[in-house]
Parts: sequence; structure tokens; C-alpha cells
Amino acid sequence: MLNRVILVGRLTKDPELRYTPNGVAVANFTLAVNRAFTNQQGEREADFINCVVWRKPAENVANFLKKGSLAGVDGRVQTRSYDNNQGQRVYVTEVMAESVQFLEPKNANAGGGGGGQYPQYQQGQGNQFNAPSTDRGYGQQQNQNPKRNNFNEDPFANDGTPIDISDDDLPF
Amino acid sequence: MLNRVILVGRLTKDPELRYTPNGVAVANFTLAVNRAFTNQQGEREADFINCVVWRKPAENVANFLKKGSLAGVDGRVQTRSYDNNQGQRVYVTEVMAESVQFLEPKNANAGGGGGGQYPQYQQGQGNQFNAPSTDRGYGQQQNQNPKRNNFNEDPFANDGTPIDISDDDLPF
Amino acid sequence: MLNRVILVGRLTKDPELRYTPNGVAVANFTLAVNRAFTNQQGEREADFINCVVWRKPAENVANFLKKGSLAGVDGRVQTRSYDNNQGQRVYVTEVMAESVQFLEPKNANAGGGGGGQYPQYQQGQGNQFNAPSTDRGYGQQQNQNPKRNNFNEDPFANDGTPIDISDDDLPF
Amino acid sequence: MLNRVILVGRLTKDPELRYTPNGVAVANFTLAVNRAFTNQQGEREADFINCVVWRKPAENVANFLKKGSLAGVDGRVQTRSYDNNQGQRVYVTEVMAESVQFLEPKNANAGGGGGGQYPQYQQGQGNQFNAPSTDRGYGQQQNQNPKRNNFNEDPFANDGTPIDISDDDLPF
DNA sequence: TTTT
DNA sequence: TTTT
Repeated sequence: MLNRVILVGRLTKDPELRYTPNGVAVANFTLAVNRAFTNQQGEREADFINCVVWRKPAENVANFLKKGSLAGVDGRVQTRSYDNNQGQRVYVTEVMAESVQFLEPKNANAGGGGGGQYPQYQQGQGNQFNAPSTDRGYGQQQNQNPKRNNFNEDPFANDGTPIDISDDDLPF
Repeated sequence: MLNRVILVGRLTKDPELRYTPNGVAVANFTLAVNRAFTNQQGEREADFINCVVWRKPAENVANFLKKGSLAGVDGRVQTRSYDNNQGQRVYVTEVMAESVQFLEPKNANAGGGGGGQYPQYQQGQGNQFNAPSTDRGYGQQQNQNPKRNNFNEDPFANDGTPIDISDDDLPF
Repeated sequence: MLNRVILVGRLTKDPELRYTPNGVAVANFTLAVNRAFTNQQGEREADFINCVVWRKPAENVANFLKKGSLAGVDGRVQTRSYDNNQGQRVYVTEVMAESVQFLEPKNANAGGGGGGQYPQYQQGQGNQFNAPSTDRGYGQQQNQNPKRNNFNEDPFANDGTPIDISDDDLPF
Repeated sequence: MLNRVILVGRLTKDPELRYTPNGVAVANFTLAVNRAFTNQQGEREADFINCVVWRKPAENVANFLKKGSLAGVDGRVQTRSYDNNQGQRVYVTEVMAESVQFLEPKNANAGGGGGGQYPQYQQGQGNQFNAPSTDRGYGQQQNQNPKRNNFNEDPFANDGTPIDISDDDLPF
């Protein structure tokens, strides 16, 4: 049935990249999407929308987006539930991104005192990461994001750590 | 910023209509949206997506949709949080419907043993409830839904009951 | 870049199914989408939006939709141009449907004097035709639509006729 | 009925601003939206999608966007027809933008040899122009776009010129 | 050239 | 008649 979401917003934090035991990449990030209108107090609020993305686009997200990046998402609303450690059922609504568009200018965060230039990447001029139909991103992947590799205290904190989810849980 | 959701699905229950202390109508309902693909087990799953709608369209939803109705929603993803009675912060992601389209044929649930015909309503042939820009739906509203009026044990259970929310919390 | 269209409307005519010389199915149809608002004269107008769909979903559209059918489309806006027989360049804007959802109740047009029951098809309860990533619909295809097979004067008028387009023109 | 389009792309030219005889602003522009995929020749193509926007957002578009600007559009697909000077009926499909989001960084085109800084405007950090429900933009409007006022050969070429359309033709 |  |  029809289920389509399109968002443009900014990442509230660096994306988190994980791998399933079978080596499939998954990235999580939250988009802050400013509302078009102001509330009674005249303040502009934002919605903080959790997004998931799988496989190659997950790795692209981890490599090319970071806290504050402007990004567009085209995907679906998905719901799931799990039991937390207090034994309560928790219901989750999130956006499964099918494609993510990178909306920062290519020289964003460049200049100034020292580094920060985004790595060389070009897929034509689209700057869009689409879910590939076939190639599964098996195995450990080299994170090419200099930000993450060079400047974090622990650059591997969230990278390559298998997470407790089987491929049977994959949504496709 | 861009924030758009379009859904087509079926109501999992009758919609719940409430009024703010100032008499503004709000309806809540959940859409079951079947996924286009099947999971590893070959089963077709569904997403259960909570929706809110305000003012006149809220009353239309309460009057013309019920459990099982096929409906289309055009709206925005919104997030909010509140503290539950265990003192934990709960985060909610839901769809704020700006317009709701009624997709059942006009004679749905008609015929057979006794009633169930939908009340006479026609806004051209669109069958779509749009958020009015101005007219605020103050005061008690006559629920014209025969289903709700005639067959529920307590037809007013969820109708017209002011809820603990001030107009300051209204999103527009 | 982000390019997403979602429509719900009714077919203005039976869809037209063609095949490229390489045997790839293409269907064209026009959706009449009623506007949510009325014009100055108080009339509700409609937009007549041309849609194209490729491969397996094209055949599903031809088999299961007909003039007047209610359908949902999830796709992209595409533009192209060609030179007409007067030697003028003609610009075309149309919707490339990636998935088409069949919104008629399963027994639509059934009953009454004589046939018309839709053929048995079930993909769960989704009734949605998605573009398959791989299987190319080569070769002549058996049209299972009883309407088209049994009641048209020339049931093959628009079926299986190769059209003058090479696979190089395919959008994917 | 559901009719929703979301686009992100770049203006192919400066927008054209007109006024109806009643003083209602209308802007036209074309978005070049790069496709996510490449064609058989490995080239990335684009769709060139004509957009219209009315009233205040029309003036914002004229003031803040120009050739090459990156913009997001949330709107509807509309169709209309007219008879051209050869007496042929011409069918037009375009996007009626309900809101337009300005996606350039605020200092875009700044620096370098000579001017080009965007005028001071701020609606929070949203940079989004929404169709106001009420205020009609009557009368001649001061175009505040320095680009258009200062650097064009004929800065008023397309501004403030009443066009031959009555308010009865307005879509809302 | 338009659908219910 | 097309944008980066």
C-alpha cells in the first residue's frame, strides 16, 4: 500500500553505522526538520525524526554525513516493537530511507584553519545514495570519512561492530 | 523544511474523537499499511502508523471512517515527548494528517442484514477532508455516524470529552 | 535528486500496453485526479495526469485496471521531448510510476448481468504492483484480463504490438 | 484526491514574476532535477519540470532564487490546456508549488569579485516560503532582489507586468 | 482525448 | 529553452 515519506533536515548527531552478523551495513541517524510554522509562543519548533538506512547507502551516509549536515530522505514509515529491559513492550516508528540525498555544497566545512574537506566522491552530480538492488555489502568496510577516521578519540566506536540482529530481520 | 508523508491503509479501530477545553476537535486513529514486499518467511507484514487530525477533518474522520475503512492520508511526520506515570520520558512519532481521503466505495458495508449505510455526505465527488484554514470547530458536535450512534454500548465514550491539552499546544 | 509523486485517481480509459522490440512491456494510462477544492464557479475540477509504467507492473496494470478504476501511483515526474510530424519540438511531462496500487474492492464490477469478475490474483492483500528489480518481461504475454480478452472487438488491438522504441530509450 | 509532488533541483533560469490584473503575484520557474540513475550511455540525465507558485511565495521565489539556485518544492501536479496561435489545443502538465524551500547556504554566491550577497531575510532557519491562506498580495510590489534590480539590463522586464489572466482562473 |  |  502507498507509504511514502520525504524529509529535508539536518543530522542531530553523526550517523551510527553497524553491521549485522552477516555483514550487512545499517546506519541510524536523526533528522531535525524545522516546522514551516511557529507555535503560539512564536517559536519555530522542529521534529526529530529517526531514520534507518541499509547496505551501501548506509555506508555512504556514514562516510559523507555528520552532525549538522543537510540531507534529504525518500523512504517509508516503518513501525516495530521490542521488549525493553523493564519487560515493557516499546513501540517504535521510524523512517526507512530508500535513498538519501546529500544537500551540503561540496566545499562545506572546508577552508578555515585545518582540514574538514569532504573526501573525493562523485556519482555523476547527483550526490544521492540509492539502495542498490543487488550488491550486498558483506565484510568489514574501510571507513573513508577522514572526520571519523582521523579526529575521533575512538574512530571505530560505532563502526563494524556486529549488532544483535539476524538477516531474517532485514526488511528486504 | 520539507516534511511530507502519504499513506494509504486501513483503520485498525474506530477513530477516537476528543475536544480540547477550547472546543477544538482532534481525532486519533491508526492506519495499518501493508508492506509491498514479504519478509524472509514469505509473510506480508504491515506498519501500524498513528495519525492525528485536527478541527473539521477530525470530525469527518470520526463520522465517516471506522475500523477497517480504507483511507489515504497526506500530512507531516511529527514528534513530541511526554513524561509517563513512571516518570520516564516517552518519545512519540506520529503523522499529522493535513487531509484525509475516504477510499471506500460509497455503498461500502451496505446491504446485507440491516443498515450500515454511510450517512449522506457529498463534497463534490472528492471524498476528501481538508483542514479548513479558518473555521474552528467549537462546541459539541452531533456525531452522525450511525455505526457509532446505534451499535456501540456507549456511543459517547470517546466523543466530546474534553482532553487535557490547551490550545497553546495546537500545532497551528 | 528528490523527485517523488504520489497520486490517487481514476483511469480515464483502459490502459494501453505495448512492447519494445526487445519485448519489454510498457503501459500508458491517464489518471483523473479530482482537486480538493472548487474553482470560482464552485465546480470541482480534475487534473488529467499521464502515467507510464514499465515491465511486470505494466502488464499488471493492463490486466487489472480499466477505465474508471481507482488506482494509486508512487513514482517520479519525468520530462522528454520529440519532434512531431509538423517538425515542431514537443515537450512532454509525465509520471513514471514505480508502483501502482489497485484500490477497487476485489469484487468491483462483479455481480449483475454477466461476468466481469476480476481474475484471481493475490499478493497478500496489498494489491500493489512493484517494479521488479530483475526479471525482464520478455516475449509475448498472455493477457489474462477477461474484459480485454472476451469483450473487446479486437482484443489484441494494443497488445503485443512492438513499438518503435529501442531499449536504449528505457529509463532503467 | 491524493496528489502530491516533492522535488529538489536547480532553477534553469531566473524565475519570472507576473501579476494578474487584480494584483495577484504568480511566479514561474523550471527545476532541473538530476536523475538518480544513469542511462544506457552512462550519462546522468535530468528532468526539467515547470513549476508555478502564487501570491507571497511567488514574490519570495522571485526575490531569493535565481538561475542555478537549489530549491525544494512541495506541491501538486496540475494540468491545463489552451489553444495556441496555430489553433491547436496544447496540453500542459506542471507543478503547482504550495511551498518552496530555499536550499542554498545563506552566503551562497557571496565573496569573490563583486557583490551578489543575498538580501537579509530570515524566517527562523526554515528558509521556506509557504502559501499564506489569506493575505492577497495586491498592488505593485517592490522587488528587493539586488541581483534583479541592480544587474539586469532591464530589471523590470518580467516584473509587475500584468498578465492576461483573470482572478477567475486562479486555482484557489 | 478525459474518471466517479 | 535547460541546472551544478
